[in-house]
Amino acid sequence: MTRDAKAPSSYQRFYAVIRKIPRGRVATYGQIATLAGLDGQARQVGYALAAIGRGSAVPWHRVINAQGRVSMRSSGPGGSIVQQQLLEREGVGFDAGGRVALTRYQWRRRSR
DNA sequence: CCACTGACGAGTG
DNA sequence: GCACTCGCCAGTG
Repeated sequence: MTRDAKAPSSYQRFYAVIRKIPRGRVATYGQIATLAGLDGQARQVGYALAAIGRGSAVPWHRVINAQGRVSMRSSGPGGSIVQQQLLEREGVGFDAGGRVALTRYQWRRRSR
Protein backbone atom coordinates (compact mmCIF):
# COMPACT_ATOMS: atom_id res chain seq x y z
CA MET A 1 0.00 0.00 0.00
CA THR A 2 0.97 3.48 -0.39
CA ARG A 3 1.28 3.92 3.32
CA ASP A 4 4.73 3.61 4.84
CA ALA A 5 4.84 4.06 8.56
CA LYS A 6 8.36 5.29 8.03
CA ALA A 7 7.41 7.98 5.57
CA PRO A 8 3.97 9.12 6.61
CA SER A 9 2.47 11.91 4.60
CA SER A 10 1.45 14.81 6.75
CA TYR A 11 -2.05 14.15 5.55
CA GLN A 12 -2.32 10.74 7.18
CA ARG A 13 -1.38 12.36 10.43
CA PHE A 14 -4.29 14.78 10.24
CA TYR A 15 -6.74 12.11 9.21
CA ALA A 16 -5.83 10.05 12.25
CA VAL A 17 -6.72 12.94 14.53
CA ILE A 18 -9.91 13.88 12.72
CA ARG A 19 -11.04 10.30 12.91
CA LYS A 20 -11.01 10.61 16.69
CA ILE A 21 -13.55 13.40 16.69
CA PRO A 22 -16.68 12.03 18.37
CA ARG A 23 -20.03 12.36 16.70
CA GLY A 24 -21.90 15.52 17.52
CA ARG A 25 -18.67 17.45 18.05
CA VAL A 26 -16.53 19.67 15.87
CA ALA A 27 -12.87 20.63 15.85
CA THR A 28 -10.98 23.57 14.37
CA TYR A 29 -8.12 23.39 11.91
CA GLY A 30 -5.65 24.74 14.41
CA GLN A 31 -6.81 22.23 16.95
CA ILE A 32 -6.25 19.36 14.57
CA ALA A 33 -2.80 20.60 13.67
CA THR A 34 -1.89 20.86 17.33
CA LEU A 35 -3.20 17.43 18.21
CA ALA A 36 -1.35 16.03 15.23
CA GLY A 37 1.84 17.49 16.62
CA LEU A 38 2.09 20.08 13.87
CA ASP A 39 0.99 23.15 15.72
CA GLY A 40 0.85 26.17 13.44
CA GLN A 41 0.17 24.25 10.28
CA ALA A 42 -3.55 24.92 10.27
CA ARG A 43 -3.25 25.76 6.60
CA GLN A 44 -1.85 22.38 5.85
CA VAL A 45 -4.82 20.78 7.58
CA GLY A 46 -7.19 22.45 5.19
CA TYR A 47 -5.02 21.44 2.30
CA ALA A 48 -5.03 17.85 3.49
CA LEU A 49 -8.80 17.78 3.79
CA ALA A 50 -9.13 19.12 0.29
CA ALA A 51 -7.11 16.15 -0.86
CA ILE A 52 -9.50 13.71 0.75
CA GLY A 53 -11.32 11.71 -1.80
CA ARG A 54 -14.61 9.94 -1.53
CA GLY A 55 -14.35 6.70 0.37
CA SER A 56 -12.21 8.19 3.07
CA ALA A 57 -13.20 7.22 6.57
CA VAL A 58 -12.52 10.77 7.69
CA PRO A 59 -15.41 12.84 9.04
CA TRP A 60 -14.14 15.95 7.25
CA HIS A 61 -17.45 17.68 7.85
CA ARG A 62 -16.60 17.91 11.55
CA VAL A 63 -13.68 20.17 10.79
CA ILE A 64 -14.39 23.89 10.84
CA ASN A 65 -12.31 27.03 11.23
CA ALA A 66 -11.57 28.93 14.44
CA GLN A 67 -14.41 31.30 13.70
CA GLY A 68 -16.88 28.50 14.18
CA ARG A 69 -17.75 28.76 10.52
CA VAL A 70 -17.64 26.17 7.82
CA SER A 71 -14.82 27.00 5.46
CA MET A 72 -15.65 27.40 1.83
CA ARG A 73 -14.27 25.11 -0.78
CA SER A 74 -13.12 26.21 -4.18
CA SER A 75 -16.44 24.94 -5.45
CA GLY A 76 -17.82 28.26 -4.40
CA PRO A 77 -20.80 29.07 -2.18
CA GLY A 78 -23.17 26.24 -1.47
CA GLY A 79 -20.58 23.61 -0.84
CA SER A 80 -20.36 24.65 2.79
CA ILE A 81 -24.11 24.24 3.09
CA VAL A 82 -23.78 20.51 2.67
CA GLN A 83 -21.30 20.32 5.49
CA GLN A 84 -23.54 22.39 7.71
CA GLN A 85 -26.47 20.06 7.19
CA LEU A 86 -24.33 17.04 7.94
CA LEU A 87 -23.40 18.56 11.27
CA GLU A 88 -26.94 19.53 12.13
CA ARG A 89 -27.90 15.95 11.49
CA GLU A 90 -25.43 14.90 14.16
CA GLY A 91 -26.91 17.28 16.64
CA VAL A 92 -24.64 20.26 16.15
CA GLY A 93 -26.56 23.50 16.22
CA PHE A 94 -25.86 26.63 14.21
CA ASP A 95 -26.84 30.19 14.95
CA ALA A 96 -28.51 32.65 12.62
CA GLY A 97 -25.11 33.64 11.29
CA GLY A 98 -24.40 30.10 10.21
CA ARG A 99 -21.89 29.67 12.98
CA VAL A 100 -21.43 26.78 15.37
CA ALA A 101 -21.46 27.46 19.10
CA LEU A 102 -17.87 26.42 19.65
CA THR A 103 -18.23 26.99 23.36
CA ARG A 104 -20.80 24.24 23.24
CA TYR A 105 -19.87 21.89 20.44
CA GLN A 106 -16.11 22.15 20.08
CA TRP A 107 -14.44 18.85 20.74
CA ARG A 108 -12.64 18.81 24.05
CA ARG A 109 -10.69 15.84 25.28
CA ARG A 110 -11.41 16.95 28.83
CA SER A 111 -14.74 18.35 29.88
CA ARG A 112 -14.46 21.44 31.91
C1' DC B 1 15.52 26.52 -7.78
C1' DC B 2 11.78 30.26 -8.12
C1' DA B 3 6.95 32.01 -8.00
C1' DC B 4 2.31 31.34 -6.95
C1' DT B 5 -1.57 29.15 -4.68
C1' DG B 6 -4.29 27.39 -0.90
C1' DA B 7 -10.98 23.95 3.51
C1' DC B 8 -6.22 28.81 8.24
C1' DG B 9 -4.78 31.46 12.69
C1' DA B 10 -3.57 35.20 15.33
C1' DG B 11 -2.53 39.97 15.82
C1' DT B 12 -3.39 45.00 14.92
C1' DG B 13 -6.12 49.35 14.10
C1' DG C 1 -17.29 43.25 13.51
C1' DC C 2 -14.29 44.33 9.41
C1' DA C 3 -9.92 45.04 6.63
C1' DC C 4 -5.19 44.28 6.41
C1' DT C 5 -0.59 41.84 7.40
C1' DC C 6 2.48 38.13 8.58
C1' DG C 7 3.56 33.38 9.40
C1' DC C 8 3.75 28.15 8.06
C1' DC C 9 4.38 24.69 4.62
C1' DA C 10 3.17 21.25 0.73
C1' DG C 11 1.95 20.90 -4.10
C1' DT C 12 2.26 22.42 -8.89
C1' DG C 13 4.18 24.66 -13.19
